[in-house]
Amino acid sequence: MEQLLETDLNDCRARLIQAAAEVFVEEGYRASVERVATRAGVARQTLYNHFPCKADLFGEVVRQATAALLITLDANQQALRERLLRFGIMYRAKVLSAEGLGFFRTLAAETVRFPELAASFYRTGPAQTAARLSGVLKEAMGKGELRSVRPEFAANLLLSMLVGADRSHYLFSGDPPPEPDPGHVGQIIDCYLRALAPEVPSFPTVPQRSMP
Amino acid sequence: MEQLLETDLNDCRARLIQAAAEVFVEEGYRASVERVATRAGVARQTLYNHFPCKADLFGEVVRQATAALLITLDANQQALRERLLRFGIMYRAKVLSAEGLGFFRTLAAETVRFPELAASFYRTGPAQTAARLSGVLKEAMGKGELRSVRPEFAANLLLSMLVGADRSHYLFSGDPPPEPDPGHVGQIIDCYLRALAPEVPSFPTVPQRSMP
DNA sequence: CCTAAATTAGACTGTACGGTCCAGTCTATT
DNA sequence: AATAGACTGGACCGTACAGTCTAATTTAGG
Repeated sequence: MEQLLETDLNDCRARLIQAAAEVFVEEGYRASVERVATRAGVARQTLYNHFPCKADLFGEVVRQATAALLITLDANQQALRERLLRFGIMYRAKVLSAEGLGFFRTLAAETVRFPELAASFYRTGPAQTAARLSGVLKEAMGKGELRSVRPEFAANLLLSMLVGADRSHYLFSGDPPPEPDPGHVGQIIDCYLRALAPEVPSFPTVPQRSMP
Repeated sequence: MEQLLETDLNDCRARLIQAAAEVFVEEGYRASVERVATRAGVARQTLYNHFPCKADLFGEVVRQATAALLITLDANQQALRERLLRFGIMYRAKVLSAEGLGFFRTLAAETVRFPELAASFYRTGPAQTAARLSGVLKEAMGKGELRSVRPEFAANLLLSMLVGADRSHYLFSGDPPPEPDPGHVGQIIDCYLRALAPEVPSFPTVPQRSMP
């Protein structure tokens, strides 16, 4: 009753990946191939026509999810606080969504079985995000908007502050994922900006071009 | 060759729990009962003499691990920074240890199968730690050592800053768990104290006893 | 309309596992 | 010596699942 028209030529390979993503995120890799096929509205054999084995299907799911996870840090037209705020809101929303949490759960559990897959996810997902953020922060340091510290440390710190303990909370407590709360993110960003405020805040913050 | 003397009357129930903890933390709940028994140096039937089923053994493991996870926030003789530093070092060490990460992985994966167990772990473990920390911070706010904000927010923030992104890093990247690094924790604590510095830092910070 | 490819249902294989059963051994207490 | 309790090893059962095979059916294209 759901997809009769919109599916049409919709390659059932795509349908399979979509279904697998849902099932794996909900139940973990232990979910049976049968369930995936059923969810995709397809016979089990058809699944094996498209993927050589369960593990490969899982790999495809992880690869697609990784790509979808990246967050754009939009152009630096805006003030730093604005920019970080926008980023923080999106980041928190993705990470603390039901899918974000489920994906985290599932992949974390399979780190032992698929170490290379997990590592590749980390490199092209979270590490990538951190790297981009590092760039932005480094720039801000150059302009004297932020204290000069190791940009990686600064990026790590912000990412930690944005989700850290809340992820554990929603992973374990059973509480439903939170509604996005821009005010809360704003509070965090303000704390962050104070934590990394330039050392001499009362003077006009001129970018120091001493010692080249 | 290992335990011949020291075991003696060592109830094999304890050995089983110990073995189960190791195996589950390494391989997740999917590890077979057989493996647990073997690791404990005991027949499978013996395991079932002590525990009615696998799930109950797992529950016992989680309960014991939860208790071992709690961190003491020692008495408030010391300066706030010192106190938070000591706490931070211990907290980071526990959470980012091989066992801490493995336990997190395993339990997170089983949230679906054992929701009540996960929730109870969260309440008596992390939530408990956060609550104690809240108390300490609230006190510090009373003394004017910290900006007055919701103590739960403040506790959350510190816990997040201490491990946040690093947990993901060591969960996924495959890098071995980090050596404890007090200097790094110190940097984090300093950031934290700046983030929550009282609003008027240049004046002698007398506890305001205005508006009762 | 016909053909070739894709899909389907279902039976089947092999394996892994949780849990039970049992017959026998070992140890300690009485 | 007798008894009771815990432990052992191994056989065994039922189930769930990944993956294969096959024969029938559908679908699309010329």
